[in-house]
Amino acid sequence: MKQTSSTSELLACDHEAAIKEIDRGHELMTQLRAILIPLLPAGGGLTELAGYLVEEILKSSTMALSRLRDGSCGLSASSDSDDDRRNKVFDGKRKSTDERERPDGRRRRKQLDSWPIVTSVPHYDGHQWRKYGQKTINNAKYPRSYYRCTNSKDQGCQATKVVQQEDSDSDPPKFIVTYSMQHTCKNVDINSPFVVDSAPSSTSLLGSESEYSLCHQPSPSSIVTENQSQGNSLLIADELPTDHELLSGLLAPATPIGTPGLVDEIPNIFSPLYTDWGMMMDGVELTEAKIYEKGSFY
DNA sequence: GTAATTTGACCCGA
DNA sequence: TCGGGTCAAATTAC
Repeated sequence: MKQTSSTSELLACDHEAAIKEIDRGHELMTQLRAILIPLLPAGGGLTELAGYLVEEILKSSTMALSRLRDGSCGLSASSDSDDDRRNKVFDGKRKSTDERERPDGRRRRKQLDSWPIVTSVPHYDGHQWRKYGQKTINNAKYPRSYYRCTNSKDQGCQATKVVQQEDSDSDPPKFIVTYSMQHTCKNVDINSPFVVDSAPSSTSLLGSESEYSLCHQPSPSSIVTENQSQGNSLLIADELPTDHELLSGLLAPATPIGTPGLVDEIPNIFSPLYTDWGMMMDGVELTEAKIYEKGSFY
């Protein structure tokens, strides 16, 4: 039988198909979560359970995708874990500067403990981020933006993320978000609202960009915007779409969305159970629609 | 005045 | 040597 000769091809094909399917499932689950969570009663155990289950599903799919893309599912010649690979790099002749003191006090390059995800909503991740740099990348159509947790100073949280829009002009645009280091900061107000920050194009020489993010706010008065200096509009929780609007997809991009007062209806999904919410909070088609109208992403 | 963003410079690592 | 990650002064917004 000729099946032996094509076995590897079939496996590779299945591998790609599996990635696609999991990816799609992940996107659908994020959208389902956005619809489901606001519908549940605030503060109820059911809400927490639902949120937990959704997050676990998303975490599983993220892990599965990561492993499939790494080739660590068995198809790859290497079966090293992420940590194994990191150790190979940093135990080599070149020692990571993470392990050395720097006399000038500059922050050392981080390469440990990072995990990439692909998402259409790079800032919708439940954490507050402050942009600290932007670079044009060789052979990349779009600049790369660097963010660190806003609690990096006061709480010493070392979480960072790098957002790079994919070159392909897909609709919606896809972003590779590489998170580094786990959040060690504490968000104390677990009943705080969603805050989605929308930002139109800047006049950067690097090209126009806009940003938005879903933030977990210590208090409504401490909203952090990614592009505050550009005088951007802010989408806060009470501007989030209703479930009907989410489902119908009829929201006009330039039209104010949602119903006032939704903040109070947002359930407590940011309890300590959800401290890892950051990398999980992906897309909501509705907010994307609004952003697209304002200009290019990122 | 304070806080966030921008952006050129600096530095590390491949 | 060069690409990419981070710093920090300048700028901007509130």
